This record gives sequence, structure tokens and C-alpha cells, in this order.
Amino acid sequence: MDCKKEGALRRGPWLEEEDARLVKFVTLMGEHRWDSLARVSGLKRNGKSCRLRWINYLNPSLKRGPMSKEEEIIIFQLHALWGNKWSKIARRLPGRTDNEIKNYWRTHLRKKVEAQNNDKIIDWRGNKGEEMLRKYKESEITWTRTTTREHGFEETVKEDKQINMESDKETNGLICEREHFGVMNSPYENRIFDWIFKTSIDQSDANILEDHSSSSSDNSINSNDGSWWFQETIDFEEFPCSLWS
DNA sequence: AATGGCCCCAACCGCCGTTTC
DNA sequence: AGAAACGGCGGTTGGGGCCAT
Repeated sequence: MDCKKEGALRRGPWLEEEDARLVKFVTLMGEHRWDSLARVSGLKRNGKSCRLRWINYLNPSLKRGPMSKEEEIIIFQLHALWGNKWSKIARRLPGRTDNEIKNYWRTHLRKKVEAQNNDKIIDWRGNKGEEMLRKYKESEITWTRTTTREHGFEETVKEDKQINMESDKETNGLICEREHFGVMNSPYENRIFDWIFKTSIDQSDANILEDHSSSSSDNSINSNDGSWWFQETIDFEEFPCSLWS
């Protein structure tokens, strides 16, 4: 691609000088037009690489250090709801990037989920593992109870999770159940389900779970259950999670 | 001390949607 | 309206560090 034309483009780990130069030019030019920024700055990197370096490493708003228990819980639960929607999950966690969350999930949480499921991935297609679901539900409720009020969603979380857990088997259909087992969707499946979701629901605050049901005609989850989890806010800064303040 | 295996994470890749011209 | 450029996303990889043997 660009590399062919600009054979001197660097790859691999960033040097300190490159970081310093990138920070300088992002400060000057802002966080957009990455290709031109890369060109103007004289960095031998493509725009994408610059953007990624900034977003995942240099951005001063990034939080450093290990994930807190609370963050872990949030990731765990949001992943159970949304699957591998890392950027979406990242928007709920200030100072954390999608890449970081993705890595964290792969190296930490996934193991926990699998361990919880008796060290085996459940074949959701075979629709087995009733007892696994029950176990997961139990542990899920425990998790929600540890969520602190500090985040401002303790009560709703607890209620919603219970409501959803009770109803997911019959209302949520395969995708939710699979995700609760920690089983990934393929990108194609995700897109198809996203599409179905978008076309079947015209309000952004619709409940995410009900659309996955093939028989969701009238057994949808109560719309006034206050399930903020399922409401993808347009602007995440509006999200009343105090982690962002 | 050497080394092989595993873990972690930064960086890259390919695809797709959006914006710009 | 359509092509090109840009930006964002999720998946994957490579290499450094750690640890057990």
C-alpha cells in the first residue's frame, strides 16, 4: 500500500523521538486528519499507525495501571451483553481503550468465564448446558451485587440483571444465551444480528435483548425497567456513570 | 545458567462505514 | 452521484518478559 510507494515507512515499536514528535503534532493539529498529520510531521509512519499510537498509548487521558475490580466487573457484564463490541464497551470505561479491553478480556476474563463453565467452551449450537446457564446466572447476580453505588447504577443493574436473567431463556434467543456462556459470535454473526437489531427497532433506547428473540412478539422485556445497559447513548459523555467525571 | 513454553500487550491487518471532493 | 480518502472497528500476530524445569 503506502509502504510500497514510501518504502521508508517504519513499522514496529515506536521510538521515544517518534512519540514526542507525534504528541507535538497532535497538539498542534488536533486528533484528526491522521494521514496529513503523518505526512506533515515527517514521521515515517502512516496515518493509521499514528492514530493508533495516540489512541492506545499517548493520549494523556488514558488511565494507566491494572484494571480495577470494578472495571473488570463492568467489562465482564458488558461483554456478556454485547459480545466483542470492544469500542462500545470502552466508551463505558474512562481512560481505557478498546484494544486494552480486548487484550484484557482475552488474557484474563475469558479464562474466568471458561473456568466458570467447567473449563470448557459450551457448544451453544447444541443448546446444551442448562446447568451452566443456571450457574452463570447465580454468579452474575453475585457480580452485580458487588457493583458499587459510586457508579450510579447499582440498583438498576441488580434489578435488570435479574429480570433479564429470568427472562433470557425464553425471550433472548440464542445470541444472548451464547454470550452469557462466554461464547463468541463470529464477525458475520455480529453484523447480521446488528442488522436485524437495527432494522427491527427504530428507537435507540429499545431493549437490546428482545430483538434477538425469534419469538419476541409480545413477551418483550418491560420497557420501563430502566435498563440503561441496553440503551446505547448517542454521546457517551451523557452517560451518568461517574467514572467519566 | 540455559532453555523452552507461556503470557501479555503493542502494533498491524483487513474490512467496512462515513466524509470529502 | 460516484470515487477516493479517511476513520473506526474487531481480529490477529510478533516479540519481549517471566517462569518452571
